[in-house]
Amino acid sequence: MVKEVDRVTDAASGAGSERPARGQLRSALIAESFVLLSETGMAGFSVAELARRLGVSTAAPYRHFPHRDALLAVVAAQAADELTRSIEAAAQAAGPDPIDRLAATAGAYVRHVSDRGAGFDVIFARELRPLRDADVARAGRDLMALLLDLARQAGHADPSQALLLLEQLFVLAHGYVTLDTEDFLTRSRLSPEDVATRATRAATALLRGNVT
Amino acid sequence: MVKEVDRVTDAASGAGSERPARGQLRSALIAESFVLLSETGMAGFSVAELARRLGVSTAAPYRHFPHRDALLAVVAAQAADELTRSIEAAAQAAGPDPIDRLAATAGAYVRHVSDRGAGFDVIFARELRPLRDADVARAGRDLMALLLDLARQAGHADPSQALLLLEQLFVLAHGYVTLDTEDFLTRSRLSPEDVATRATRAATALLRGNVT
DNA sequence: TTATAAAGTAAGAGGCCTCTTACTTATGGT
DNA sequence: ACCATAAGTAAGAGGCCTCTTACTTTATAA
Repeated sequence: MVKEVDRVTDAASGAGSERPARGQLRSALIAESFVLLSETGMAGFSVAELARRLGVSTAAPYRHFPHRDALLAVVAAQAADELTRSIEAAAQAAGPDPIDRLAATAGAYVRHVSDRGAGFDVIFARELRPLRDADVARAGRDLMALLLDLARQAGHADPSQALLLLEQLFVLAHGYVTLDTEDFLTRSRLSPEDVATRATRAATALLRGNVT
Repeated sequence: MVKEVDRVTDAASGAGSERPARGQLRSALIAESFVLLSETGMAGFSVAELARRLGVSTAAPYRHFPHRDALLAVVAAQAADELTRSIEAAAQAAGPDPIDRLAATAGAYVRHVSDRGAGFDVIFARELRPLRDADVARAGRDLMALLLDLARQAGHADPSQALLLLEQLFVLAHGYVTLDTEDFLTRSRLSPEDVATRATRAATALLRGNVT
């Protein structure tokens, strides 16, 4: 009979996989992409699976994105932006010691990616390279400027040396994320907070070792 | 008549290695797996592609392995064994300083995986867990004993602390490998030697920072 | 109220994969 | 020389994927 009652008219209901209201599929796809990525990584990402989780047909996503990679590119741009903000905030929140600040940026990277599922692997994925737009590039430049400045404050005035330091730092951070999502660090995945803590500690050691 | 000439030409024009002599397919599959893994990583690994490269039908591999994962499991066991040997040799070859020796083990991991394509991701792949045999377990135990001993010599007597140190070290090493194979460190992949050098330098810094 | 455009669906083509079945071919022991 | 057997092949079932086409539903503005 009357079933208009179950029209919830939700604006931004829980990030869960409830079927989005008509017209809200585009943003729901992006949101669910983060969930799927955090569960399976890039390997398990598929538009069909996304559609299934949102309770729409597998053709529906193609009303909003011309192809799979176009969706992933939007996700990558948003991930780059989020990450930049998280890292900036962490640098601000950390104490004044430049080493602490840099270590906090690595920890923030790990915490954020562990939580959201999209890190360097998505942002710089090979197949997305042709689609990479100004958003990602700008977020990348902003982030790099911030990090180089922090490295300079930590005593690495030479930019090429600073770049190597940052490389070490984010290789370490990325390593923590990937090995954690593959259950290599422990029997099951650590919480984002726990893996971030380990990464921050390691980053601090790495930075101290470099200063000498 | 002309047939034999055709066959030779066809085999030689195959995109991959030379077609193995009859009866040599099993070992050829294993060898080619390392090549394929080093080119594409686990994501691009497929039995069909292997068969194509070796110029045999896609059914042929199933004469030698009951299923894809059984082949991968053999590759993983061999990779674990090779890696253990490489790392042991590097520890021997390095100078007497325990920090140098530990850093050399991380560098050896990176060099070897960068060259051969099979590292922790293959050895500890989730889907291979049910098939993991005694070989991998033994190689893993031997390696861990060696590393713990090196860590003890480097001043980390407490085994649980030593484990954390080793975790940091191999997370860093694994990070270098994965980010290099995804062309993140530079525009194109570094040579195994170059990426190993960078990793060794980073490992040394990490270890120095921990000792303090 | 109704026309229109946007949003979603059903069905399917075509790709690549794993693995099976039934067949053919080559080799080595007798 | 023969033939049992191991090794390889052709063909295809069945799965999951991306993306297309033609259709239906729904919201909204005239």
